[in-house]
Amino acid sequence: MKTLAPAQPLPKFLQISELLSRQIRAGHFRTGERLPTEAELAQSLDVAVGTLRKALDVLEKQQVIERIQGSGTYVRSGNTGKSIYEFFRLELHDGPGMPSAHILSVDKLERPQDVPTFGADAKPQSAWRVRRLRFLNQTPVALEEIWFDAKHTRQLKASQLGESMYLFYQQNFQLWISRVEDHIYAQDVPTWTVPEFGVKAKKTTGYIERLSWTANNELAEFSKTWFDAKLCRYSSRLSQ
Amino acid sequence: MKTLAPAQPLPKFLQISELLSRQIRAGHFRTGERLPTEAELAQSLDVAVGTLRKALDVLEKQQVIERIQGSGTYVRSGNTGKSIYEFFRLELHDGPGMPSAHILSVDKLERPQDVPTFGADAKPQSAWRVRRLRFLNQTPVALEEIWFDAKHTRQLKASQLGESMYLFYQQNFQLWISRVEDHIYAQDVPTWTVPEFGVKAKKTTGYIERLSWTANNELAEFSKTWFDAKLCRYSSRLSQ
DNA sequence: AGGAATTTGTGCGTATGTATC
DNA sequence: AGATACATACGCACAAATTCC
Repeated sequence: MKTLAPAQPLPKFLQISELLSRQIRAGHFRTGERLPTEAELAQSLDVAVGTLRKALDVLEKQQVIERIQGSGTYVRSGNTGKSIYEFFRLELHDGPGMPSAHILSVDKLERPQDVPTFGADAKPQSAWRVRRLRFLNQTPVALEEIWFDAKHTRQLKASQLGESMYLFYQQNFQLWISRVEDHIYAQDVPTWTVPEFGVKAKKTTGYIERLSWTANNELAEFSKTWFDAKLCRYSSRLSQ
Repeated sequence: MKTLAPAQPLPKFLQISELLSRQIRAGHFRTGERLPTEAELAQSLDVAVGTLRKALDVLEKQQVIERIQGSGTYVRSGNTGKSIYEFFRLELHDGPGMPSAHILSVDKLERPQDVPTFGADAKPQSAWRVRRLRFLNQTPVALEEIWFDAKHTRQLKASQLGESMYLFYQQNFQLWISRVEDHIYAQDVPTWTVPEFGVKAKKTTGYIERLSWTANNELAEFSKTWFDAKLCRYSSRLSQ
């Protein structure tokens, strides 16, 4: 068993590339449109030009943008870049925002009946349950409960998880989520609240159940998300 | 017709990556071996660390090396990185060296009988002939005569050609040489010499005829190379 | 076990070159 | 020809991971 990577906030250049990626996918910048200049972007995002250029390098390699010397940086058509937040479909009402996460708890439990079986075997399984508070631009917008097969690791602590579960799976379990299926309902937060962040059950809560598969059609993750519909909404355009 | 890109010496970070690539392919660094540290490499190659890291970025993307934070930079097995000088098989007797080129002449001529036909049609063609003096580590080691179909461009001046013909083809003709066939003989330089560089016909001259194909099996280039066997040799290991 | 040294990763700022408009 | 914008290059500081003692 490979040792688990410790917690790591995303490096700034990846935060920037993800933010821009989400903004592009959300339509803030349209196909063919020229982005602000590197100097402007760097200043408005409060990073050095070199850091911004590293972020643009990522997007260029993902064929999300095209850079033309002397002219500008342009949005390419058919954006299918593999972003870490490719499947994160909550957005603020005034724009996509930048996702982040705060881990509330990590527990190994017997898989409850409402959590589907992972992989092929249908027998009872133990599974990891990770509860997180999700933010968009520092605003708490959702509560999340994530389940995945306990077979992947014997130990797991909150300190080992980073900002992105999908990135964590990739780096530690060598599995990459390539397809998800969402079911959205209206439902209150059932029992748990996070007073420290001013989060509690609200009548305006939306509820998402998600099944996440790997490329070989193995169900790798099951999650429930309760989001505050006053603050954000579910938008499928973010992962077209 | 797209306008031809002007001459451009290879950017320093590409020079470095090519040099290291050649050294690795030549066996100067073996599989699994750790390269000198970034600081050492940068100092010995007389570039800034940032520039060296950009070169290593290229090799890492080509899967030629693997970098492990805190440990070092290691040569990966099965090096098949697509290097600009992937098919440049001359090396100094004491190591691969870094290739460069000096253009002697550029002419559009009727294709001579000893130059094979390009593409499918067997009729007489006009073709570009580029003569170059080739260097390894600033030492003139070979004379080169390159022929390619004149259909690709109406005009061509020496100032538009850079250090690498293959890179030039790629950037201007959208064609990439993916396969070559070499025939090597012992033969004197026939008529032309370059006194300004102290190059002249020598009894020790080796002679190479090369056919270069694209991925769709179209003959794209024919070249003759006379090299000074006292200074360098032909080595197939450089492109395994 | 743990701390120091080593080595790569991230980030900043600046200067200069080169292509485009 | 001048202004704009991306590309290259340099150098530095600190963080994070590894290695070694």
